[in-house]
Amino acid sequence: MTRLSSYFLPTERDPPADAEAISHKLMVRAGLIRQVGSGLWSWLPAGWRIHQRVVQIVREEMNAIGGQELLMPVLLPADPWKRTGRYGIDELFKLNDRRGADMVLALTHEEIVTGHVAAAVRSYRDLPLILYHFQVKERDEARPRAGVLRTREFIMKDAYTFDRGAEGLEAGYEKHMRAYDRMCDRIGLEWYRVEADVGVMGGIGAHEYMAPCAAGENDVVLAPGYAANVEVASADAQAVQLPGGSDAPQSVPTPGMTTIDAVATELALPEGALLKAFPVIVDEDAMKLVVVRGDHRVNEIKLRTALGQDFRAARTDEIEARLGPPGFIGPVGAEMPILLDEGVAQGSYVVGANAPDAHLRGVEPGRDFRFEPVDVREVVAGDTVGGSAVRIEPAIEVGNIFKLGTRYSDPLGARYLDESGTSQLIWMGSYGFGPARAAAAAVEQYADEHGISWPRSIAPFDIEVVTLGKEGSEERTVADRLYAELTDAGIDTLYDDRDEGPGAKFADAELLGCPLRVTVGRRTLASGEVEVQVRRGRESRTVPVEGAAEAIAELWRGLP
RNA sequence: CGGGGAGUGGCGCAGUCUGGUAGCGCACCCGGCUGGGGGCCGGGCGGUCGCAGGUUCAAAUCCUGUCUCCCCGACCA
Repeated sequence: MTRLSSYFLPTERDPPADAEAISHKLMVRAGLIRQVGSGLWSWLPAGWRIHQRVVQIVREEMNAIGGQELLMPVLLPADPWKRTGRYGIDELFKLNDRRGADMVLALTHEEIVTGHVAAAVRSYRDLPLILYHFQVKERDEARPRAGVLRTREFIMKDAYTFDRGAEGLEAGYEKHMRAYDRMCDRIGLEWYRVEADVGVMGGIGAHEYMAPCAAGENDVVLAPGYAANVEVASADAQAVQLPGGSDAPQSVPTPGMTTIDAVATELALPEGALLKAFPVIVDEDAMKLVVVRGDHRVNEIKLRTALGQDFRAARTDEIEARLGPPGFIGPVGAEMPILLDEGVAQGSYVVGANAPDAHLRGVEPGRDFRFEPVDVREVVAGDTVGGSAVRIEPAIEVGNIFKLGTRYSDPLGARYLDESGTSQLIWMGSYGFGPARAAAAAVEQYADEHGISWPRSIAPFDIEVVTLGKEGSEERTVADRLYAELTDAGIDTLYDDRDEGPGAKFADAELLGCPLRVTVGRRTLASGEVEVQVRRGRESRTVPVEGAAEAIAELWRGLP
């Protein structure tokens, strides 16, 4: 029984003053969530129903691939985190219990689940395993933002696979990929599965599930048959008009011109006819020179992957000591490894001369400097993949799947005995999904100027019945009966029985965004009908009062 | 972490520059009208002006400190 007159659904006419994202504004206005602190949110009853519906879909798909649901604590002893090297992570909340023991709040549960498996699994016969739970995650985010899109505390479904080796992991990974495809479809999101960065913690493969929308924090690169996070995306660069070559580099004066723009303008060349040099330091003090086309940008994540290690940008004093004045540096004559981005085609370029106020023109990679080819530039819209131009759009990461390998089983000693009696490391994968983000993404993707428009599968209620009559009126009687019949038919129905004007009721119904709104009012009742509005598109029709519940339920079943 | 902004009733805001009885709209409560797109009239309730200290006869307003929140960027195993 959900009657709006006694339901805790505090709707607001105005969004919070400082809200920017659509989902932030609408979820607050619709009475789904309320803020407690920075990155801390309560889910009010209607909002929690949405969250629970997403959770149930995810649970069903996890169970369908043989996942076994369990529950692990949020408050954890610090020791396993010290063993895996994650105790130093800035986002990790650290605390002490009354005896002074180091404790942490879980960011995820690799350490704990691996500990359980390490303690219990002995034989290859005990594997594979898929374990998962829905549990609160705590992360001391540098900058929470946009309602429930990025919070410090949130519920995540995290699953872990335990296998005998790489092949088993591959199989578990494939299962999750199919399960994730299905759950995203069932939730009703527009989504992409994209190739993802594996991060510095190591890993051997990862995908992210991305829901495109304006409030997204990630950029995805898309072309027919291709989807990747811009952090790892590769594409063919757009061609640039290069000047004719020459036998040898020639110095040209460029006084005070320390930017690509200034030099290109001075020489009347496109920025892409220049090469940009980016000196980096690895292993404390070894300098390498990364070179990309003048109109391209170095993507630091791709560069880290290409280097196979962490790096930092060189300081000014290091650049001056080993190359030349910043703004005039280049690869010619540089006594250090040179990494040349593949976006630089054969041809003749302008580079810094490693001397004050001068550049060199007519420089040809290979002839005038030796290099190692790398792919480190950030893809931009219009680059091509397989001949098709890519587009780049913002997206929310709602899930990720990750091949961990032995990253955790090794430090935590999760081993088994194989058929030959040899001790082997267990191979692991981890698989996250954020129901709150999925809900927010759905809001972002389907909202219109009137409010939210939920996909049928995760709406807080299937149908909202609005009666325009006062207590004791015929409208009220018919609506009461319809409400009961819909509920009996298994439809989750919200009944707006408040003594409000029609405008307020319609506005609130469209703000909340249930897929169907049924209006029982004098106007249609006169001809023995009630009005049914499909929220998405806001088209209305009427159905006879006689048999209305079944007709409405049928209409509902056909909605997206 | 760098930059910018904001804390005044449940929500949205004015008042601060130039110190002098804390206001407006919405919401809420009471009465009445209205009844298909946030309707109308009348009457009400509700605020230690984020917190602490200081200046002053007097502080939302000036000064110092502090806390919190938001936005942009960096970061986000």
